[in-house]
Amino acid sequence: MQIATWNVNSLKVRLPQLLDWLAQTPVDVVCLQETKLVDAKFPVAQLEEAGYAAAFAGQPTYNGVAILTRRQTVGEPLAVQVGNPLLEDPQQRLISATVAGLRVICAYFPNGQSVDSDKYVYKLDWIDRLLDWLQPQLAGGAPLALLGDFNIAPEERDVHDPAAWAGQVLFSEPERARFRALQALGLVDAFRLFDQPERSYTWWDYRQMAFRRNMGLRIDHVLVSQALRPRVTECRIERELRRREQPSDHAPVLVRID
DNA sequence: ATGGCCCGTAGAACGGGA
Repeated sequence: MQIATWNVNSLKVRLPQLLDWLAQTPVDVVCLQETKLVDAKFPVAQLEEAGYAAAFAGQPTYNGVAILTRRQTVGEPLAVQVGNPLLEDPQQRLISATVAGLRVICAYFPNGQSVDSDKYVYKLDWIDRLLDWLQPQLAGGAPLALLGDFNIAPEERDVHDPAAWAGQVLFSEPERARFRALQALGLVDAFRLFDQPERSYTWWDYRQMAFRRNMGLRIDHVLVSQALRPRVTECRIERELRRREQPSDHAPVLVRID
């Protein structure tokens, strides 16, 4: 089974690329962030035509998350839950479902804007409530995966210029401490289970020819529970999609689970 | 050069992203 996460930066704009990608890479589960679509405009029919069922939670203009499942291999998303019951949040950033016996959590962490912003305070609080919500789920030892746009680069090697990013939002110590707190719950960074190329990133600014110069950050992640860890056989970043015409600024991350 | 680009909502610029 293959599971992917991708911040599409508008599903309306990226739908043709998504369908094209799924046609050549038929992953079984896809977590999407920043769909930027109200539910009435979610492309249910086009995805069905491509063989995928969908659970989604959107709002106008901002945020929006979804979990797609390939009907033929894993059926449809079960026990769908939107949001975190421990946090009242009008922003649609979290959706969970059970797929093929695996609990899949799709998350779009707040960006935070800058470390002196109210949005940064919201970001840290949002993650703290996520930790509170995940802790008992992981204590049970169930197979679980947390995938999405974390908006955190956990280590220096995940940042193209660590000196320039030191103390900045996405790489500040309080954010990185929270990433470590997720790991302390027993979640494992699937990407680092394997040898990876140096300077591996998942996001590149649209400006400054950042992708061409590989000036990026690794902020999109797949975290797996201890129960799932032995079944993970591959994790890779799908850079090809960032190279296309009119790309999202994020590339997908994929894991293979046997 | 303390911005550069892209998206949605506008119906012109602006907020937000990261």
